[in-house]
Amino acid sequence: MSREPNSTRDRILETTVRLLEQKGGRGVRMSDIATHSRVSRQALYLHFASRAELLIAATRYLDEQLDLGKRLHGSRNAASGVSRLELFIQFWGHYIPDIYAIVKALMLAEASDEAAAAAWKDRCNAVREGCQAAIEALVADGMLADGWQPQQATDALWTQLHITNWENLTLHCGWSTEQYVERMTAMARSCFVRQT
Amino acid sequence: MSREPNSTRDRILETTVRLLEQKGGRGVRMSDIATHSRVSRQALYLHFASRAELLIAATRYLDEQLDLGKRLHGSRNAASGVSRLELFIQFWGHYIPDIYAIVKALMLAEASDEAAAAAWKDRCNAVREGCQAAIEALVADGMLADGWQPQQATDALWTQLHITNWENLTLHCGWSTEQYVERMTAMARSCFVRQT
DNA sequence: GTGTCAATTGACACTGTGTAAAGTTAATGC
DNA sequence: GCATTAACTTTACACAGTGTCAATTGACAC
Repeated sequence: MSREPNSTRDRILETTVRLLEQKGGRGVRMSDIATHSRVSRQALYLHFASRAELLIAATRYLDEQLDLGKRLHGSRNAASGVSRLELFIQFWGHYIPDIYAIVKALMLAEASDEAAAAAWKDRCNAVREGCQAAIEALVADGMLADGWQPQQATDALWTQLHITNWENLTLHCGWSTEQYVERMTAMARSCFVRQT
Repeated sequence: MSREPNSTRDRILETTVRLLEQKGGRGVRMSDIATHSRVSRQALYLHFASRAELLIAATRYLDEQLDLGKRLHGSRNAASGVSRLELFIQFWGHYIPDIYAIVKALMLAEASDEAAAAAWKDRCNAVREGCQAAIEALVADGMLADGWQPQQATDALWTQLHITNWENLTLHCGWSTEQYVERMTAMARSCFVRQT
């Protein structure tokens, strides 16, 4: 899995992630990344076409480091629709804190950068697929609450789990990760699971 | 209420709002606003200290134009906690589309601008107060669902009603304003109102 | 007239991204 | 030993968009 920072490229990616985490995803310039990677600013452009490309590569790099696939395993193999929903929220609630800084940088870049916007949209759509799978597992069990079409329930769950909401609840309102997971799970159950 | 654009200042504000609405809150430069106000770019700085100041003034201007206070009247005078919650969501769901573009510009400016960030935070806190009042009206009726403290319920409702969620559900998922209001109301009821 | 207020004109500073060109260093091949 | 190549450095510059500064104009007031 190429864990050692064998190449300059990897060193840059590592520095990028570290710097973004230190600064909460804000105000990290190309020149900062270059300096801390002990490389000239221009060298960055030998490895990445633009700031957006670098950010995108950094998110991928981090996903690998954090073993995204493995972390998703639990929810994918859930025994019931309800537990799939719960396990997905649990996975996600614990994953966000690890990726927040770098993803925040991507969100901020979205404002001014075409490529970053596309990458960000992509990432969001990946989360949407997780939500869709969870809702469809509910449907399969006949446990989707009345009044919801699968698609609209997916829209709603996906929106609820959006990173900006996590940001608001934890960073602004002071919820802990555990509280976030617990309360989001409770809300999702209230909204989407048929009450027996 | 000084409805006529008596001054250059008002003309600038009007142009700002119009331009932002046309462009969805994105990519409107000071020079664009100046040109369309038929004024020099530098004249803008005679009336507003910075881009952020101009955006902030524009949101206030728009709130006045839209008679924010009057629109809030219904929910403030609701007969019960549940209806207060419902009327607040209804008000908000119909208000967002009118302010979205300009508020989006403020959100985007937040990324790079200290003053815009503060103004944006302020605005969000105003919405929070509305949410808090609705939750407290529920509490007063003994109708807040089990498992919630008023403060955490306020956090959750406030987050749910955040503009980025409206953006996601309407602009990306294609929900209509009516659908947004109806479904958000249903979700809020599921989550926060004690089931009888 | 004189003062002053609103606005204009043109020039310029600053920040950060991205580009371009020429030079250095070290490893590889023959 | 020598040429080639790749990775990287240094220096310089272009470009956008915001914000600043100074000198000027026109209109109105007293």
